[in-house]
Amino acid sequence: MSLLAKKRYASMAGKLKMSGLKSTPQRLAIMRVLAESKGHPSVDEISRRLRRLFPGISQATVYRNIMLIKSLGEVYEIALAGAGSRYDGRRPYPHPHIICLECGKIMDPELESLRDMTREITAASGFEIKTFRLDFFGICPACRRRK
Amino acid sequence: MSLLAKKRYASMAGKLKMSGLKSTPQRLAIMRVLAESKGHPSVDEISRRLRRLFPGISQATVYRNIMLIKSLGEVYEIALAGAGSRYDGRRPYPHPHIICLECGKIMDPELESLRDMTREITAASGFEIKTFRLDFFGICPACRRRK
DNA sequence: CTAAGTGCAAATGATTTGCAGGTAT
DNA sequence: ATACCTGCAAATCATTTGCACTTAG
Repeated sequence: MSLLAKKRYASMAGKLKMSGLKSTPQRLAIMRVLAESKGHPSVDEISRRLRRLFPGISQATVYRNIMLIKSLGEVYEIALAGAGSRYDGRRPYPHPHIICLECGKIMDPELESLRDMTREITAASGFEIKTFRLDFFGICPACRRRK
Repeated sequence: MSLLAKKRYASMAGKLKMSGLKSTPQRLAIMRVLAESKGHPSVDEISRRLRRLFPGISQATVYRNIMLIKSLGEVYEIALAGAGSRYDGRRPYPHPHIICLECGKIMDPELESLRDMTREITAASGFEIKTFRLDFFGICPACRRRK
């Protein structure tokens, strides 16, 4: 387990303890998978990994716990239209994505201009901005080459 | 019907004719509703309005036609997580939204900085950007006052 | 005439929930 | 001991699809 994964797992398990809820083996295993996953896994992918250690784990348990972990602020959910949601346990805060329309790969770009944009929108709308969702869709370099 | 609504409807009906597909009464009625709706109606809201004129219209027909109109590039779909999609027939191209977390209102802000951001992300990622999705979530002025 | 379109009902697929046992604290 | 959890299966909910029947062109 990488250092980052360890830190993320510790943060998740710590918040869980703080919350007074139970640290069941399944729950901790789900946290471990989220902390270790580098991509943006779906519930199905998460379940598949979990079944190595918990052959009988239920999708319902996975869903319930991801919801819980989300409410602890320890995973970020990328709700995709049509397809199921994807999860990011390494960056549990809102951040932009670029999604390849060919191969479905999701990447996390750095985006300086986001701060300015939030400022601009606050000024223009009078809203108190709480969070955002920003996804770009396009063709990734690998798929462009392939065509 | 406002001037804008007329123009939007004419554009939709025109593209339909061009496509060689049939101009059925239901299909034209769906276009009319989309062209006239000022907010961001759901399929349910659209169906409800349609039933005034077509008491027997099927949800399936509404879905199929909205999909078709979308493929003509004449509606923009706002796929909301959890809830059903909302549609915008007046601005049928991608544009940012601000969504109030209290009352659910959806607004369409102007956002100068979006162009810069697309440029920045193209440079940083090597992707060929086709489209985007940008939503801010917060509390609107009316709801802020109310608290 | 005949390809397209419609309404209906059944199918889908992701997610949620009710319930009858388990188990962490 | 007991409130919380789990697994299972059934229930949801938005959306899609199969089919027999219409209808626009």
